[in-house]
Amino acid sequence: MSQRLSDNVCFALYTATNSLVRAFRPLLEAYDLTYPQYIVMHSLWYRNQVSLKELSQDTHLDSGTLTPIVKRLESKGLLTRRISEEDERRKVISLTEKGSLLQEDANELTEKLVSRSNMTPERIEMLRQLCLELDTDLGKNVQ
Amino acid sequence: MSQRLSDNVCFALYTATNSLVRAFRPLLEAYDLTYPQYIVMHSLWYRNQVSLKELSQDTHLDSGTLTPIVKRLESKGLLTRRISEEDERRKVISLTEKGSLLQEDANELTEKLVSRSNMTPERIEMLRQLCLELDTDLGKNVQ
DNA sequence: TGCAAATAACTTGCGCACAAACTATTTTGG
DNA sequence: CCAAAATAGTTTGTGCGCAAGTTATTTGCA
Repeated sequence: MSQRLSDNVCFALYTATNSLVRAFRPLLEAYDLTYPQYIVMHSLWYRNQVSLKELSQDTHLDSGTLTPIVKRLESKGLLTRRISEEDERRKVISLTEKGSLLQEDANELTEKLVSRSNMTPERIEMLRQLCLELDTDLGKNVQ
Repeated sequence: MSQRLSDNVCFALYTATNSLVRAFRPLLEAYDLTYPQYIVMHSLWYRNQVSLKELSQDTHLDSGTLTPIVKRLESKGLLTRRISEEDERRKVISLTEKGSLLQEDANELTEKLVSRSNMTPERIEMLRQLCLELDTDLGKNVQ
C-alpha cells in the first residue's frame, strides 16, 4: 500500500527545509545573502581564519559547493582568501571588517524566523536534536 | 554573541535534509530516480491522473520546478502528459504501466533508509510531526 | 633523496528550487 | 458579448549540492 506523502518523514523533512529556506530569503535579501552564504558567514563569525577544508567540516558542505560560495562572498567584500604560508595547498579565509560587522545585524535572524512559527522553545530544541541525530546516523553507515 | 552552527535549529534541519538526500541517492540509483523525482512518483502512486497544479499542491513544489521533473519522468517512460479536454490549460499526468510497477519495488525505500538510522519509531514520528508543524507555520505568515 | 600516494582546492556537468517573465486558455463582470 | 483579470503551465536566469575529474603541493617511505 502506498502512503500519503505527508505520512513520510523524509518528505516532511525535505518540505520543511524548503519552507525554511524560502522563509529566510526575504529576510536575507536585506543583507544580499543566500541561506548557504549565511551559513558560511555564521561559521566564520564563530571561528575566523580557517581553511576551506575546516569550513567544509563545520558547515557539512563539500569543497565543490563551498568554493563558488566563498568566491561570491569575497566579491561582495565580506571575506578574503589568501594562500597559507605553511601549506600552499591551503587557502586561509578571513572576514573583512565589513564581514564582521554584518554579524551584529544578521545574527538574530534565526530567532526572528523561529518566533514566526508558533512552536515552543522546547519543541524547537527537540526538532534540532532529532535532526542532528538523524544527520549523524545517516553519515555513519556510508559503508 | 555568536553561536555554533550546530546550536542552530535551521542549520540542523538544513544539514539533516542534505544528509537524507545524499543517503537516498545510491538507493534510488537502481531505479534511475533522483529524490525529487521519487517524491513526484510517490505522489502519483497515491493519486494518479492529476494536473500539474494538483501535483504542485501535494508535493509543495512550484510549477517551475515540477515542469522539468515531470518531463524527465515522461522521457523515462514512467508517465504521460496530455492536455485536458475540459480545460485546455491543464495537463493531465498519468502513470504508465512501467511507472505503476515501480511502486512495488521502490515503495519501502523510506523504511530501508530510516532503519539505517538508529532512531526509534517514536522519535521518527516526532520528527515528522515537528517538521510538518514548522512547514505549516512558516507557510502561513507570508504576509 | 626521489617518487608514489595523499591532500587541498578548483572545475565541470547535472538536476533541482524558485523568482520573474511569458504564452495560452478560461472566467468574469460591465 | 467582449475586454480585462485570473489561471495553468512553460521558460529563463541564478545559486546551490554534489559526484567525478583535474591541478598543485605536501607527505611518506623505500
